Amino acid sequence: MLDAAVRVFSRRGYHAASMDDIAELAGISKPMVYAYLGTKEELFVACLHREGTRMLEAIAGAAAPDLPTDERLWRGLRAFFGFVGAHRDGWAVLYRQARGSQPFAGELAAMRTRMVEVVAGMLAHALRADGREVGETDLEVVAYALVGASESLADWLADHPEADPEQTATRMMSVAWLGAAQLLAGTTWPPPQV
Amino acid sequence: MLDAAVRVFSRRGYHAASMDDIAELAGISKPMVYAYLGTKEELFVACLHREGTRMLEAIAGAAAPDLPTDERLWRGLRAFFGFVGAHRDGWAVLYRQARGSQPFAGELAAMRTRMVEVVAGMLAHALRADGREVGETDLEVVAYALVGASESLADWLADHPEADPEQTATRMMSVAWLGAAQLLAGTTWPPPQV
DNA sequence: GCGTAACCTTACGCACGAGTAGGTATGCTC
DNA sequence: GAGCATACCTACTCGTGCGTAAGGTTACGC
Repeated sequence: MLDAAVRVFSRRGYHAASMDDIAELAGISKPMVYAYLGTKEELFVACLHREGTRMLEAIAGAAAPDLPTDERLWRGLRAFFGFVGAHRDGWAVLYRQARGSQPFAGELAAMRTRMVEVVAGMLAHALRADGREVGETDLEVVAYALVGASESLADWLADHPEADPEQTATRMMSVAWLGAAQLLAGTTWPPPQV
Repeated sequence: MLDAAVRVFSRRGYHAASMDDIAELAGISKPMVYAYLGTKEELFVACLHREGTRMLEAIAGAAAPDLPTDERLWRGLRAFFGFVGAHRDGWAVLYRQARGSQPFAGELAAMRTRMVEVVAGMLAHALRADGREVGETDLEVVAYALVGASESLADWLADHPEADPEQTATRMMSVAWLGAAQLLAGTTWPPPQV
């Protein structure tokens, strides 16, 4: 039921998607959509929530907190790209539509913030284990960069159906963990399972 | 004249912005907007073009092709974040509004592709100078990651008026060039001018 | 002083889409 | 089999906002 809404929203965008379109694709009539799911805005928020929750759970389930940092990063990335590869429509709704649309910016921003916090917390944990300290803002900004890079690659993945999510995760891990200089120097990041 | 349109589009979003709003802020009446700039869609594309051209020129002007790779990256990043810091409205229009809106996805995608190509070309050049070869897709994907990370930090910068573009560029350079592992190990990237 | 032309405004037509009122069929109770 | 409820659809109202047609104002030529 929500699946039809996600499909339509992902293809046409929030504003261009009409409730008639959604009702038609779902195989029911418009008043039914209103009866079951409320207004258009509530419907979109419901889509956002479902897809967002699924994604966060997929990632959180994969990256257990007691693993070493690089392993957590790798598993989180793999889960993330795996999700995007398997739910391209959901990703498009979550990321491409909700941006900028004022009513939903908050919803998305909150989710994004949670992801950034998780990444920042991971880095902070690794640093403290090492006995070092670093500015909170620095950590936050680095986490933003990592999340942004992942989102960008997710977009790339969504537009390239032939691409392999696993390999995309490997590439992201390489650039995030090693940095461009190391990559240019020939160092490669060894994935746990080749 | 276009400035008013950029302001309104950046604050209210493409769909929510009415031509009446734009005309009012510009201090003229609606038919004049149509006389000078055509339909709403053409107007938005015009905004997109102007801001996009300005940004690309700012970056291209800063990162001369004959510099070493790390210096080009650094100067390009500095120009990019400087632009975003100085034209936050323009950035919001370019990036936050155009995403997802089908009619303009092409315009933005083309610009983004150009930036990715520039970064990929830069990396390829450095690799060839080193006598090494690497898959074209790999380069493209790494470039996507770097561009995405920069965009994410640009968003962060746009939302934090107190933040310093220069310092943001430094942070981006650190994570892109050194990678998270190096950062955690305590290595820092030395900016040319402290 | 009067026509005229450039320029601008007010006020409207029109389409589109969100949300709803009223009507119809199907199954359940007595 | 009559009465009722549930589930659903067709057809409508209403607001909103793009794009434009008709009318006013100022400056200049004659």
